[in-house]
Amino acid sequence: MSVLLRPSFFARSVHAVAPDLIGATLLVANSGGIIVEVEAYHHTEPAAHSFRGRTERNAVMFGPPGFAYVYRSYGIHWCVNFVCEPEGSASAVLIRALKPLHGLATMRRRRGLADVRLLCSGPGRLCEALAITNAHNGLALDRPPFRLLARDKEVEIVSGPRIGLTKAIELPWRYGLKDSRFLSKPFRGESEQ
DNA sequence: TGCCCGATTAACT
DNA sequence: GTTAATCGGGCAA
Repeated sequence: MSVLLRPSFFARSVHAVAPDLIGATLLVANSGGIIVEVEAYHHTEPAAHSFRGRTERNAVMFGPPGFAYVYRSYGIHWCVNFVCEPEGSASAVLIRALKPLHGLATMRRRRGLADVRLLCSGPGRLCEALAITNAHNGLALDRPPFRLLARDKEVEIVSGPRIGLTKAIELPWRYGLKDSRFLSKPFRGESEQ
């Protein structure tokens, strides 16, 4: 039995929300799966898009929690974040990998014959599989086409440094489902939640 | 205005 | 292991 995540779920510190998203189910229309990897970003830290203040691109991060912030990465890929904390704090959780469960045929077609293991294992891959684009930027996470279901059992969570950064690389703000085959990269060491 | 770099990925050697 | 694809933001001039 699955419980829909309410906006109040996101009205907390990004450091509480990020690990709580591991094991939750993300659906966009009829495609999606279980979240197995996320990263937390906070505006007080230089790797965050919001660190240098509000711009046209990151404006959603400065709004209320419970909305999607979608940005273009390297000019090529889309990446999706969930905005956290009270309005104006400018923090968000980057969704980095899913275990594909729903709409597999549709996601395979969008990704072009991808091996299920690579279908949603990375922030750009997952957005391509779920057809998330800038059209989803600023949409509420508790309304269609989004559907977010809380995890219904306990999970083992590991954490470690975030991926692909040159700034604030020491912060262990990447969270994952322990031993998942669908992580974008394995976690080293075994730091538990 | 122009230049450099990035919360990435796939296709190379 | 390296590199190209491609574009918004930050910063120097």
